[in-house]
Amino acid sequence: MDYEIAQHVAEVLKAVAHPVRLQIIELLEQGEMCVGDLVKRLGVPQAVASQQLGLMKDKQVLQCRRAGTKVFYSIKNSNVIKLLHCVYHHCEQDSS
Amino acid sequence: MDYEIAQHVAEVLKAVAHPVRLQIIELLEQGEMCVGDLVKRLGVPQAVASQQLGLMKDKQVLQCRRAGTKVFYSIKNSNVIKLLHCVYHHCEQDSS
DNA sequence: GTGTTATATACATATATAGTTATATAAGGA
DNA sequence: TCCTTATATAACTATATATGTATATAACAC
Repeated sequence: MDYEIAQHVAEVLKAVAHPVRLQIIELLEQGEMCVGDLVKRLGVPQAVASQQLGLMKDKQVLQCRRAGTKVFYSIKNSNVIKLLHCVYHHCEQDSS
Repeated sequence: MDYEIAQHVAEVLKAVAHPVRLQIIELLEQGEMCVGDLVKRLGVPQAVASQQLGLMKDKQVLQCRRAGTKVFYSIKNSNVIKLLHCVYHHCEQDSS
């Protein structure tokens, strides 16, 4: 793996390596959800949710569509789900 | 997934989300390697390699043993390998 | 002990990320 | 138009991470 590829991989990992972002992805696994509902489920300030959603959208992890005043986010790159399932597995066996 | 678990998962992901660290893990997939050899293969300053190795050791990703003046590092948590294979797969299909 | 090789750490600086508060924008209804 | 709801952005502070240079430590040979 050359350095440039490693950089790209690192970007993908960093895009999800944050507790709120992980929780967002888990919620969106079940399908799209609007920002307001995500905020309620996450229990974080609206600005925090919006910032993290925007970040993951920029990095092509999520996509969104507007419906009236609401914006619905969903997972764009479904491989992140597979990736996270691997991580969950990793953590189950990891008592550290 | 509650916040504390998400924090732990995020820690694991952050531990590998760095180009040099990813390259180190890939090299160590084939077995243990001493710092000097890693430095040669990576083409980074010795201090950089040592810092990244120490970081991953602290986070339980790697382990090391000393043999004389050399220190051999190896992968402690083999799940990171599975994890990275998922990421590689993710990136192959991801043209972003 | 000294010298040499191998590795780790300290320190400084630059950059990135996180979190808070306030404000701006976008869309729809009265 | 004005008001309300929903979401995004800006500005700021705090903290974390990254990188380079220099130095310290550890183990061994002599």
